[in-house]
Amino acid sequence: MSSTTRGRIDKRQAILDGAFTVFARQGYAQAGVQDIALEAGVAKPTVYNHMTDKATLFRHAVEAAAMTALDQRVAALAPLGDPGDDLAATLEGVALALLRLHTDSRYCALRRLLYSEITHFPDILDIVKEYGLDRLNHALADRLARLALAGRLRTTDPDLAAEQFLALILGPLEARSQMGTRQLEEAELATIARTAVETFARAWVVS
Amino acid sequence: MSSTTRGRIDKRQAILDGAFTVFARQGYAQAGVQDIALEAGVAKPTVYNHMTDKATLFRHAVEAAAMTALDQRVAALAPLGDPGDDLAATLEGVALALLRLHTDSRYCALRRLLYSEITHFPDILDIVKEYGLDRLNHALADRLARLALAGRLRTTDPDLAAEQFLALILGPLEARSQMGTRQLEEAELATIARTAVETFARAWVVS
Amino acid sequence: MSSTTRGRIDKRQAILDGAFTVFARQGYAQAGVQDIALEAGVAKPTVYNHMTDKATLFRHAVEAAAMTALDQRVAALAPLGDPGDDLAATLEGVALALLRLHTDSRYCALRRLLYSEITHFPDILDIVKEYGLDRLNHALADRLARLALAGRLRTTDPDLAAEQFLALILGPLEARSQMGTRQLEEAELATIARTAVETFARAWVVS
Amino acid sequence: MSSTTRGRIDKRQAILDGAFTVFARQGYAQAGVQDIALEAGVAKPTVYNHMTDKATLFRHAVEAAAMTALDQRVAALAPLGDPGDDLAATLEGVALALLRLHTDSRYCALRRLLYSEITHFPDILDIVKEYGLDRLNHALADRLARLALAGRLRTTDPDLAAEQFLALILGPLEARSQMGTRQLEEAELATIARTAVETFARAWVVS
DNA sequence: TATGAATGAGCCTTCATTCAT
DNA sequence: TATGAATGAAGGCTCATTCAT
Repeated sequence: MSSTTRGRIDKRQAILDGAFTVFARQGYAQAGVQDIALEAGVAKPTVYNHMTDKATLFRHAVEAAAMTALDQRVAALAPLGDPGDDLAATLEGVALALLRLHTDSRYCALRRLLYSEITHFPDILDIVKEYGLDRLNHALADRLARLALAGRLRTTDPDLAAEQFLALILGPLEARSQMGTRQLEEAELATIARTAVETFARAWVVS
Repeated sequence: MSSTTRGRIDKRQAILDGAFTVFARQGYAQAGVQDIALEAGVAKPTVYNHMTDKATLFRHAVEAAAMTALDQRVAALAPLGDPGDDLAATLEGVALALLRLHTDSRYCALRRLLYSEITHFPDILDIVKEYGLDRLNHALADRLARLALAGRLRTTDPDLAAEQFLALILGPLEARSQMGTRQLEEAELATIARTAVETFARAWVVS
Repeated sequence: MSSTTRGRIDKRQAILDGAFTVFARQGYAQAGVQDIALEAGVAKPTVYNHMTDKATLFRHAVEAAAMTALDQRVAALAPLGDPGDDLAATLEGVALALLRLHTDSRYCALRRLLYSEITHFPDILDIVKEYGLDRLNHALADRLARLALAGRLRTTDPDLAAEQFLALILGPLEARSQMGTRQLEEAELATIARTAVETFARAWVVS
Repeated sequence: MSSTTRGRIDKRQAILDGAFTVFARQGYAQAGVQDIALEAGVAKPTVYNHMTDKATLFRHAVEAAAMTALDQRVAALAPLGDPGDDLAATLEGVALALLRLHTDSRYCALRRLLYSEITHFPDILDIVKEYGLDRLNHALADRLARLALAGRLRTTDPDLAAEQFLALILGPLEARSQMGTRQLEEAELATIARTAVETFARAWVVS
């Protein structure tokens, strides 16, 4: 890979990163391409050399962010592959990991962007379907299905179980963090995780 | 109250309504004051005669919408004041009512607006605190506390119970409605309500 | 007519005039709407309040200029309505008047504009047909036809006669004025008029 | 001449040709150097390696086009060197040849370009003086002078005669072709030639 | 030499806001 | 009070031109 190619790729990445940063900070309409260029350390036309449009730039930036966000969250489910004896504790650990990821400011910004622009960018729905909560739900349901086969969970409906697990941790998070504006303390996150797993366990875990 | 005053008030209301409609449709930045004036059936300067700013207009429009939204949702909790014998059924009814309210397109638009502009309008936080989920949580917790006193629920923590109740119905709603873009069928809402109450009951209802 | 209406009309006229001036000086593409606004003594958005587009502005400005240009030139034909005894002298007078009009710098600019932009603004052709040389030819042919009926000209083809009359005065003008860049002295104009009429007379005038 | 030199010259010619093509199609300002490079089959910086400027490129392209245009038109005068018995017929032939050259689309485009940019490129005047109508007039006047010496034309003023000859053929052409936008049929060109020569003959030819 | 990539400057257009009536 | 008209400021996008290879 020649150094020029590297440079070009680097610049493209810098533009995408800068774009997300600025979009996250200012919203789509309020963000200026000028600002993005500045943030990325390039000149304005360079942005247009890589992306045809402000809209296209937005889509790509958001897609990239959504991708990495999904990857991280799916990775956080790993412990469920080898739960050990204390299933509740494992669930709590996973819940806490997810909570931490969901309080990341970049992720909060991503959610805000998706919410605000989903009406103007219909094709953002594709991104949501591809890298959104649904996908995490699926991955989690897979893990839970295995646990059900292993006799550790009620066997009925892993998709529903996953949905409720996520709802029980993310719902309170949303409410308490004031739509992502307040940073929650680690202790509070732990409380959310614990109470969520408690309720989840009563409904789904085989004791 | 003289007729001119009446007319003035009517006009103010028309402006606020039109503003919310347009903001909901286009977002804060993309909405033009011109559009709002058109929607309200007045001339542009008239808008400025009533509201100093586009920002102020936004705040007032959003606040009004949030107020009525909260009122409706609190009203939906009424059946819990007289639950009858089948508590689960009552909870399910309330859940369903809340789900219906939360699929209303104006309410979805309100949420979108709050999400997108919360970073630019710090004082929107006040609106959220005053008329947001917290308030509904409180109201619901009050009801649950009474049920706990009446021995129908575990007595520990009504706030937590309310939080989880709401999480169990709104979380899945969010996920399945694709951030409010898809309209869910009544049957699916009923399913969400039933499964949510089932899990909630296992954790909190005294059988 | 209220003073405000007057003011609006004045401003519109000022914009059209300014637009033509600037377009004439710089050409369509090189002319900035900014410059036009400055020339008209208004702010840039005011221009857009009156004309939707830079292109529309151009069309209207050009059309107005073409209209007045045609009016002036047709008016210059008036003496042919009452030629008197010395027809050649009358023709020379008309020729000279037309030559003077055609050396007007605004008219030269108009021709330049029409030439340069006719490929980009296909509907400019309509303006040319409506207010261009054809029209002058027609009007002149009418006059010549009457003279023919009166036995002062050969009767064959007034349209052709008009065409050649105009060609004999405008052709040399074009050539000698270096495409309108050089201002010709009155004496030279007179020479052109005289020689043109001489040749024209040999072919068409009944001696 | 080495092959690389050949290639270089070829490339230069390709650039000049492409430039004229694009300038003719889009006008000076609307033509992009990018477009020109594309048309010439080279990369954009290559254009700058051969020509310092867009302006310089324009001047050279226009000059080349004007040169070949003048050559063709002067060549069309050749029959006047040996007019034969029927001078009128010879004149008509020359007139027709000139008319055909003047309806060529590249030549029309050249005229359009000269007209539009003559105000912005003062040195284009030099091109006009060097290769423009004046030169054709001169060449034609030379031929006519010889004919005058030979007693076939009135002897007074060959320059004027040439001027009127050209005016009588080019003026009607301009008018009828709607500034070069309409293609005239061969028959109409012949009519123009015939009527022009008729009138010219009455004034200048010794019968 | 020829080119892919980058840039500084500029332009058309829009919008929130204010005057004058 | 309500409105037609005007404006200052800003933003998206393009282009001629130049590096660096």
